Amino acid sequence: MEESAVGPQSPARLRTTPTWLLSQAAAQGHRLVADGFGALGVRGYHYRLLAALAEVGPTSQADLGRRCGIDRSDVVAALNDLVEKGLVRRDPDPGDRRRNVVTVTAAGRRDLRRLDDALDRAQDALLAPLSRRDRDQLVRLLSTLVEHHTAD
Amino acid sequence: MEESAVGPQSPARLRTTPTWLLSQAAAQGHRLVADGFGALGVRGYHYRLLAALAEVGPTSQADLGRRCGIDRSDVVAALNDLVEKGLVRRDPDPGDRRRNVVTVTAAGRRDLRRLDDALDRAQDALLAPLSRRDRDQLVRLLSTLVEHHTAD
DNA sequence: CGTATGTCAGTGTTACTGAGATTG
DNA sequence: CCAATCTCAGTAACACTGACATAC
Repeated sequence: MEESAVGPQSPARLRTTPTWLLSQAAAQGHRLVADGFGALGVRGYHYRLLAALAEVGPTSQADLGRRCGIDRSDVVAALNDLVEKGLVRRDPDPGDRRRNVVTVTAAGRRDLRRLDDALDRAQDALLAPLSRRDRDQLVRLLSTLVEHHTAD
Repeated sequence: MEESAVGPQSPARLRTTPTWLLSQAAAQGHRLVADGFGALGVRGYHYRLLAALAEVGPTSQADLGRRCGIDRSDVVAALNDLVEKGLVRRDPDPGDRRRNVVTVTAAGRRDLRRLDDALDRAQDALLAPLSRRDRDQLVRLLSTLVEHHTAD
């Protein structure tokens, strides 16, 4: 009557369901990334914003939200954290007084380098069971999906 | 000075980062599934539990949690909902008084069929941009990942 | 005694909704 | 007038933690 301790065996229905597999794989990725980011007290939203800012330079909050796939209201909260930690600056835009101009600070750039390292390690840990070719395949397939569904 | 309305262009760093792509694709999948499930007032946790129960028959809450990748405490809450809706029954296990035996009802089986249909439609919508071959590839790669990381 | 189970209360992250005030 | 921006308050889903009482 005792259950075998063979480990978790998900229902057959789910084992081949893409949305289920995606959510499980994404959850595992999130765990690994959070482990790497946790030491710096940073979440995924913070990293996305820092990475976008470092790449495109100072820009508005609305633009950041669009680039990072983060809702405007969530951008506000995440930027509050980053400003408080001195990783970005938020100044009113003189050319459009509705907007703020957000800028990465030197400290932000320094933390971003560390976060990039942590992120790289998380990718390796996640993709450990896949060959180089399979990793490229996976990125290609996921990119196709994401692009298709963000094409609005 | 106006930003181009070309649409969201994620940072280059993120566009090829598996964990980012996974989270975006999973989020899209979740939106599609939630749309299909919403009409029946059911969430992902509820479906997982119903599907596992219909497949393995009556079993304990702890076993359900392991099979579905849901924490014990969350199983309790989700089963409360299902019991209240009459989709499952929860009886004390006479053979092990620590346990409950959870059973799907006829209504639960009926709803599960509808949920399966909704789920199928969500998969098709999500995978629309991929060929049959690419879909199989994706499932294979994701399965490898998930299996590897649940092997504990 | 240690372990498994069910339950409860609480937290964190991501994602979303609706509203308001300001400015273009 | 309409549209965009920033902000705030609140919600939902998923995932996780710690604790407790009970039973094996």
